[in-house]
Amino acid sequence: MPSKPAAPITIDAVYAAPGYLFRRMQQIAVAIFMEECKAFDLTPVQYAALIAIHTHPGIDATRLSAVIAFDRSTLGSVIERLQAKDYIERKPAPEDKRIKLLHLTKSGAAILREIIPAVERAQARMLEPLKPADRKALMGLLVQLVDLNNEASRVPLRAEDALEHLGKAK
Amino acid sequence: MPSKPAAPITIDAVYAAPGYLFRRMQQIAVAIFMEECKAFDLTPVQYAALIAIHTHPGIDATRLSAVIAFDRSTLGSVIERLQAKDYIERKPAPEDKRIKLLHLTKSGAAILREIIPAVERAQARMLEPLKPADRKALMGLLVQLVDLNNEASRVPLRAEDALEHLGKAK
DNA sequence: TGTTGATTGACAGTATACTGACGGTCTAGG
DNA sequence: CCTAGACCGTCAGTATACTGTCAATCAACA
Repeated sequence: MPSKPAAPITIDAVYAAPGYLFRRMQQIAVAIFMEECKAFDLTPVQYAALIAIHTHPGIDATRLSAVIAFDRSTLGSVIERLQAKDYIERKPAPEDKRIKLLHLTKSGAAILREIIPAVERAQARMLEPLKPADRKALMGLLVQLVDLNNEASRVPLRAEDALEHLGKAK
Repeated sequence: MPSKPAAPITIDAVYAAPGYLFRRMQQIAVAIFMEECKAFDLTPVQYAALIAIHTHPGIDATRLSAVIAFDRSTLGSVIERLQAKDYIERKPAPEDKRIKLLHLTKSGAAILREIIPAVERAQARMLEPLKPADRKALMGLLVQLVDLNNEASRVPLRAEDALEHLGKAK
């Protein structure tokens, strides 16, 4: 069987490509998030970091990067900015001089409570154009795909890593 | 009817949020693209720009940004890098001194032909973990969603803008 | 115990992205 | 014809991301 003839090289092929659609959808998602949350001066990434620190108080930067699938290099500056806004604090760990433990400040916990409704509005708006059944279908497929492709990215998600820092305390 | 009680604030809510999944999927898509195309020293964005210029020779930067839904500010440096690699050239338009027209060079056309198979492998790999029927379903939903949310991003896609630069020549 | 190897946070360098602004240029209305 | 507004490319500033490297530190094994 002869293989299919090479498709003509045009921009239309790009419009239908998964990679293009993922990039485009991410642009849109960030734009909607920023619009709904513009009163709070928090980016999506900073929000995720705050939530993760709230869920795992005393986590260190490397484990945090695994828990939200961030690049460790990038996370450094994210943490700096959150610290500059007085939403988190870093304390050196007594038993390991390399590590700095992350905790929310009172301001951080407060901003988190306040921003939640805006974030939920944003998340809802991203899917709003679809019919409810389609929203579920899309989310289901995406969860699968992200999970099955986890190892393909530089920073695979390792949600269970967050528990390690508690391991010794137990 | 009382509204649902506020969900506890944890990182698990983030894992299921559309915005998080889109960001994660984009990370994965870029990683796969770069891996398949590492022999070519082209990023996904640069590839899309090359394809668009190939499809619309003599397009200017502003219209190019509309055609691939890029930010105009960002596009400047992308064009510079493509020019530095000798894949495109910029020529001032005779009838409008503001505009610089973009064309592929021979190297640019050549690299485009060569990279296509790698790009197609990358696009296929992104969806590979899903069953074929699910791939179709996901792409269908994504195309819809991106289209319906087009105006939500700073740079909506305006594919038809590309035709304008031909309008006067006709 | 002493050194190798791994880990942690930090940094430099490159590439997208978005906001906002600016001078040069064109165009349409008065 | 001439000026107000639109448009073009560009730039400065901020924020993600990834690659690769480094010194300090820790852990584990010989």
